[in-house]
Amino acid sequence: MDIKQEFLRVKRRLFDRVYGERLNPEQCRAVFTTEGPLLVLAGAGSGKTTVLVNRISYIIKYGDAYFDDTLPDGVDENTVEALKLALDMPVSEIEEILPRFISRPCPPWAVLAITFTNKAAKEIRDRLNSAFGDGELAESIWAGTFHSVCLRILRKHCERIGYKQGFTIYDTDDTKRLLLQCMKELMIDEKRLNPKVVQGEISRAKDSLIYPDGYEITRDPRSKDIKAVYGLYAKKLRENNAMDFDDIIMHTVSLLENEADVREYYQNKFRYVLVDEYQDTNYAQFVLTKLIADGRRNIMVVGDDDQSIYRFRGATVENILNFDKTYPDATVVKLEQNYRSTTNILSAANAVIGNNMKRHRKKLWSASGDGEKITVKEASDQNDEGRYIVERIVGSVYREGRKYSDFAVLYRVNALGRSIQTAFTKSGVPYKVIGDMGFYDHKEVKDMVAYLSVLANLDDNLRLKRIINEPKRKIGTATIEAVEQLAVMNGLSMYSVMERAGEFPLLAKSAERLTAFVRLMESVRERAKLPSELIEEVFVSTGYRDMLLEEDPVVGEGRRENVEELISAAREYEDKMREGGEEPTLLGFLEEVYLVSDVDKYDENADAVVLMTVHAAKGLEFPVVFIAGMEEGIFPSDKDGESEDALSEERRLAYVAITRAKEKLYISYARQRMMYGRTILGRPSRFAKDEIPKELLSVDIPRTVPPRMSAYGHPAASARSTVAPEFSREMRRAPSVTGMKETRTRTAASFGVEKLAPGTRVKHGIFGEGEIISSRDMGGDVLYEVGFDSGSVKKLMATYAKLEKI
DNA sequence: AGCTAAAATGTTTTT
DNA sequence: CATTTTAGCT
Repeated sequence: MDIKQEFLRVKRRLFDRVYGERLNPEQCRAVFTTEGPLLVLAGAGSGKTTVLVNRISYIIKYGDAYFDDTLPDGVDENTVEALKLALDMPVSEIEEILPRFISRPCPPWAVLAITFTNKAAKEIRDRLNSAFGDGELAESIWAGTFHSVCLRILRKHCERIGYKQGFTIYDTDDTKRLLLQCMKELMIDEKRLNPKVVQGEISRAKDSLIYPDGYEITRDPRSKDIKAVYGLYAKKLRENNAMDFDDIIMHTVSLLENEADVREYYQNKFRYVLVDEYQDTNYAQFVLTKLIADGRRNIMVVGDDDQSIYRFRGATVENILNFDKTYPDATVVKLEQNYRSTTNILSAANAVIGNNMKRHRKKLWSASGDGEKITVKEASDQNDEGRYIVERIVGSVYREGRKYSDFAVLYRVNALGRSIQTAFTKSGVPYKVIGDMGFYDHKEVKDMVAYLSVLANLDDNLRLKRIINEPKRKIGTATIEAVEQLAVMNGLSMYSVMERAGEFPLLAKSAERLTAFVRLMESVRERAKLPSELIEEVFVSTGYRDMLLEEDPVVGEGRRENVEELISAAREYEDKMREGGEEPTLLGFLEEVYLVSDVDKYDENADAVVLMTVHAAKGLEFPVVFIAGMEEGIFPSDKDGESEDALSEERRLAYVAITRAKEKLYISYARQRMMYGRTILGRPSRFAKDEIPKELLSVDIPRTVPPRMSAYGHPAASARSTVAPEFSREMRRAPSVTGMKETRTRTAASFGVEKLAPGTRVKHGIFGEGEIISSRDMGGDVLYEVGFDSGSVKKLMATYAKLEKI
């Protein structure tokens, strides 16, 4: 008997048993193939994260053991016999034995996992944490977004590329301000050249690693100006010791390209590189991962070309489509079994995406049953749509015992979220909106952050200008301009000019006020160290708080609360760092502010319906999903032209939206919609109307009388025409059982709601206790007017509000 | 300098 | 429509 062959055979069978218990054969292959380039085409819901986590923990525990075909020292016949016995043992025992025969585990710090969101990175760390029961181990893995990983590298080596420690990150808003400044300086009329175009062009250039010098002047006369702006903008960023989002990637690439020792250090350090959501990487990110992984060539990328939805941000699907050309020796694994959705939902998704050309052919399948049909709802307008969604959710919570957190409402554009929010607010159903205006967008929060930025980076002229006269310190535009000019002339930062204001005759009149500001900043710095203390100190000693309280007491109070929230966010950050055994720093906190998005903070445990864009929903899943605003022109959007590429991207977006649903999917559209102050007529989206097979759909009967005019301007046969004319006659006769029943039985009585008389004391989940002022029957429901003890009076629908008699 | 009131302007999607 | 920018006034 050949001991070596026998050992290898038994070893693999043992691994197959351990991992086969929780993974399918393809997933196992993705886990075990650690050496060399690996492309994992992971369809929606195919257990991608599970594979990533298992692969990392496999690597840390066993290195490349599965495909390692050497015989470890000390393995003899007895060992092989012992291992054979282990084959029949429970998996947990095999897992205990296995490491003893494995010679090459991999230290966790040698693993780099790049994810798309901080949330995904955190999930990986958490799951590794519970797998190993060792927080430190999970922490020493580098897991994060492209931006956070790059930032970590840049903080260490930024001097090499001409940046000072403590450099600032500029968000889109800062970028815009700075660009406008550049254009003004170059005397480029923003009427003639839209700053947004410039911003987009520069961003795309950076995504493609094109520097100002290399920016090509084309026949387009604007390109000359854009190049000039780009050059000045880049110069100003450096002067301010600041980077925009794109710089974070671009500068890391140039660091690694130009500094051989740094490059080699990381190439050596990272034995295994894993990249999630590879279909959404841009050229710069492609180069970056290639650079880092070129040392060991152990690069694994996971993605789904059908879910590439960030073209507008420079993502190129080609990265994933051509992976096997970049790495000809790449192993390709396809994950096509979906563990998330019912067959009906998957069939719809497959049908829609099937209309796209240019993709890796694959077909998702699911072992779960057909499930419910997809419900399509034609609403008369956006309010009707909102009410419908709320009503369905409430009904489902009552009848099926679902939790609010089981539901998600997705839409193409944030603007659509407003009308839906209104419906939720009226009903009292708890909900959470992800994205749109985050609280970091509030002026007072931005101001506080600007103060912190200046404290961390005195070269940051942009942010300095933001706060120099906020609150008012009698430093006017004339003075600021003078300081700015002196700074340019003397090669100094504005801050240092202000520090020495007395030396400049030009500033004679304002010198006292300028140095007072500098003294103020210095005193803040002396008195506080931690981010939370710094904010508190800034808030009080700059007089910002008093300013807020002096203005509108209601508005001011809200703003003060926002600042308080920022302070507690800082405290949270500090606690988190201390827990991880790290030192909380101002820079660290600022990074968090800029890089941690709203979705990252989404908490699936809070019992609330979640509202967000389809983009934000990527990577998430929900038992019940509503896709709202499924209208031509909105979804698919016509904002980016009607080109095939644009439409394909919209279709992928629809695919992402559909595949978020596990059990039940609703699609709704409004016949007319108020947007930007005018009413527009809508037609159902082709994705719903033409591309999803009819047999998967059930069309819902409108709950309200449709408006006199149909979408096409024909008089609708109002009362009788209860079904969208766009859907086939045959379907009208046979609406799904659920569709019929739910609509018909939706009365107050069926929800077990009794009509409460005025004067009754009631309790509400959110508003607290109060007294019923009036009650009125409304379409099988009861509308109450309730005066709450807090002093507010609300109008509430009985079925929605869940009032409790007390 | 700083306020108010009128006018303009814009809304994909995001790290 | 809603917010932001600007002009004009004090």
